[in-house]
Amino acid sequence: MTDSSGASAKPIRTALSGEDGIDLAIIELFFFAYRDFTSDPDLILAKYGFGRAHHRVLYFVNRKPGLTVAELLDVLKITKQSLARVLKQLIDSGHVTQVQGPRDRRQRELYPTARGRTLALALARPQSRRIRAALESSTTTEREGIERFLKAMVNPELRAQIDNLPGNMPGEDHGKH
Amino acid sequence: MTDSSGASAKPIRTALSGEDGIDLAIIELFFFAYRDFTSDPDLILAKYGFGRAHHRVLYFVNRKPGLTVAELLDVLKITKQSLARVLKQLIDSGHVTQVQGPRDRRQRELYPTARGRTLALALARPQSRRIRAALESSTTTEREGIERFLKAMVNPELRAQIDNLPGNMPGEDHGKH
DNA sequence: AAAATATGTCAACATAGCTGACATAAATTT
DNA sequence: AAATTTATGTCAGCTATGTTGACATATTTT
Repeated sequence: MTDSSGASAKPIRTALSGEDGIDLAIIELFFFAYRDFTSDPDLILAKYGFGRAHHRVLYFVNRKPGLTVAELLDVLKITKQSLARVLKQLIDSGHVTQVQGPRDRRQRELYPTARGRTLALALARPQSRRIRAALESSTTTEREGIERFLKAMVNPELRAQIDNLPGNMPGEDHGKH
Repeated sequence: MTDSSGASAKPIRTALSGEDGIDLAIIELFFFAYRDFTSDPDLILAKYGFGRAHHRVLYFVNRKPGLTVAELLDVLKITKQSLARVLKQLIDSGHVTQVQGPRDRRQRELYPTARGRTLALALARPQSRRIRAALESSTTTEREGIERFLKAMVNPELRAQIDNLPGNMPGEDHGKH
């Protein structure tokens, strides 16, 4: 009986740890760090009946005012039906406005309202505070190392999306070779 | 008419950017980096009909074999009802086994099976590969800076959870003051 | 005039979280 | 010994956020 179907099987009692050449330290730090990083804005969003989906939309609309629905779908990597729901709520609540595209009148340019800008800032503030605290004892060089690392964790094809946001330097590779 | 009810409002055309003293660079790098970091295992999990929830359970069961249901709930910060579903599937598929607790027979100790260990490794491999590539041109000091940063991003109360995992140094604070 | 594009919308579905209520067995306290 | 607390499981129903597929509309491009 090799028991391929499931049921019970011998328990492995040894812990998975670094020996397998796997960087568990950073894998789990990333998990915990991201979880807490998102928990700050979650508390604020709950007051508005919003979730993380709303946060992401609001963030990018503020970060690149006037982006079209198609562009937004491209950054978020979700379907238009998913976006439709949260976007409608953000428009109805007066956080985002649509403006007909000037060249192509089929396009809807998305802009934050004053209210939307205020909320976006309120959401970013605790995250930024957490980052500042975490970098407190870091040198400028260390900060550069952290930024380079995070950027290198992103799929190369998608790095352009980051560079295309206002105020970001286009692709400095920082590679040493 | 102050239009507190929503409808339309003046669009803000200026982009949200660093001036507000907010660290947008790292906020968005973190978002994109984590998104791509989780996309690697997602592809593998899909083949088994599993999702991220299964991944997290499988990960920690492998990382700390013999942990109880209560301990697992504590790391994952979800409800037992949420856990029940995914755990049942992992047990039925023969990736995880339960063993009655030796001291307290109410407790169920959770262990990976050989199959569960194999899958956990398969999931960790691409993530570790991505990390290795991202650290490729980093010095040991830079890596330390990155680890310290990620750890500092975690809520202090929860840092103990990380330290309690096998092979992790207990709370080196690394602070300079 | 026809085709392609940008967007919206309807309907149905899946996953993974949640709350609340109740059940059971085992351990602990009184 | 009885009562209580604890560890876990389970039923039922709800919500948020994602998915697919099909179809509608206005507009631009060919």
